[in-house]
Amino acid sequence: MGHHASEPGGTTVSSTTASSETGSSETGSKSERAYAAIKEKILGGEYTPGYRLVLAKLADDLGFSVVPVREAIRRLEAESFVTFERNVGATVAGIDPTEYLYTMQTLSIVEGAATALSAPLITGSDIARARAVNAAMRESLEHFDPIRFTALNQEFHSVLFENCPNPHILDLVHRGWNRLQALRSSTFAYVPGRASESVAEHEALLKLLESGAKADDVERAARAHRAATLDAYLARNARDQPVALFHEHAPLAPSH
Amino acid sequence: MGHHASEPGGTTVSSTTASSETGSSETGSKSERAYAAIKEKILGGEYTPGYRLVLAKLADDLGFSVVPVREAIRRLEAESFVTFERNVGATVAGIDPTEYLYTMQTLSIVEGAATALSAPLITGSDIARARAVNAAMRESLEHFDPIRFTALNQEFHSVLFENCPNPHILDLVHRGWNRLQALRSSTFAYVPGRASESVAEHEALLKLLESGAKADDVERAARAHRAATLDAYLARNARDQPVALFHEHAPLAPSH
DNA sequence: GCAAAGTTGATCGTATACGATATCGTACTT
DNA sequence: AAGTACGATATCGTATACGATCAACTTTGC
Repeated sequence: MGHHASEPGGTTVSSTTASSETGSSETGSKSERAYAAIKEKILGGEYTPGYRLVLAKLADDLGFSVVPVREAIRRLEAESFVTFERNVGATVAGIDPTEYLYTMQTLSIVEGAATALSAPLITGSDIARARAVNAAMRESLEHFDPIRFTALNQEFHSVLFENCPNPHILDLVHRGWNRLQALRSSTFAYVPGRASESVAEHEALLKLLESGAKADDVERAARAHRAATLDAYLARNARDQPVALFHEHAPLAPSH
Repeated sequence: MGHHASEPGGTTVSSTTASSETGSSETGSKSERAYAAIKEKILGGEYTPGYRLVLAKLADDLGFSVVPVREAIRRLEAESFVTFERNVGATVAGIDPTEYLYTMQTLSIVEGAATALSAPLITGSDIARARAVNAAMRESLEHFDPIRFTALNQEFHSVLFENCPNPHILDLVHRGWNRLQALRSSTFAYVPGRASESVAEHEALLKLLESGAKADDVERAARAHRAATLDAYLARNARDQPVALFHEHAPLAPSH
């Protein structure tokens, strides 16, 4: 599936149109292509966190001058894919493990909201599609492939929130997923035990949607679902993590 | 008060540190200064929505070349302060009235969450400060000055959400407020009747916080507070607005 | 032998220059 | 008279060039 690439030419809203291709083809300005290319390499794991992005080298590899590359870096910076230090340069971000926590928590909130807003617009065929994806996930539990499972997981959730009528919120959700993708810990490889629970919760979510549940309840459920994954991660890596920062993981989760 | 200027040198997270100065002084690179200067003029209303931002002219006014200005524009674009079209140029964003709706709705969600997460960390003196600000708001109801009232309003809410331990969420809140500030409809001038209600709700919010309410309830209240402002706006300008897009304004508002 | 200052190399920041593209006005055609 | 084609102008996009800054290394003085 596409990467939900952020498009610069977007309308008034910050974009992230689902313009599919982050492909390096010959679309748009060099500035854009540089952006797409670098981003792809980050998401693809070719540039791992901490990797030093030298303007001249990037420009050289891509075959054009540094100016477009600089602009690309600026954008990546604004989307926090890279860190930038004056007169020093850019490095791939996402080293910090707490990043994962922050991102997941943020995503739990915005995705919950997006799903709730999207709910009334979800059609029967959407549900069917989601259910099919979830079935594929269930199957893949046998010969567990974390990468594939994670990809399917994203596809499943996309169906649920993609109808969100508020483009801002949708954009935030896309950014969140993007960020996770670059964070390698996002993989279910890090919380294997969570996979089957996840599938079960997905079905519950679908039932909830089919029943025409109130937006309120949908939001709670969606948020809780993600918060549960976060909790699973925390339980597994429970050590010196600054968990203390989080007095409540999901303030709106079923509060029992 | 500061503008919550976005700092580029920010850590892994997308920044928007409260680095005070959006000042045009001689801080940082020209790229930064250009960013700050242009942003200030947009927020200050000097560049109104639709205004065409010509690179050469901006560079000329600022006294340096177009390259840093281009980068500044890129950043402003990423934060959706300006729209950009290839080979055409940049214009100040925010013309679309639905933008206001989207922004307010998004803010209701992220600010609600931020306030809830912030709640356990709010000290007695914070509350006192917020109450003082609210008192000032109450007074200013007499000789109603929408600008001042709006500024105080922001200050009030800042106290409540600024302790949010998740920098991502905090950043989203800042962006939301920033965006509103550039949207001129953000002023209470557009919903004068709402002002006194707002003050009352503020006091209720403070009482809730003092009582050590559950995060869940705090989030509801904060979100509902903002949603109410949005509703007031909609009620006032209820016409051909695409209100239909919003099947629920605030899915998590007190549902009884 | 160690610390502080000087030096070198790599990389970034900005300016200038030129080619590419879109928009607008004008002239020509039907 | 209306529409289309063409050309001029404004503006953007990218390349190249050079000065500025930081980091690491070497040298010098104690």
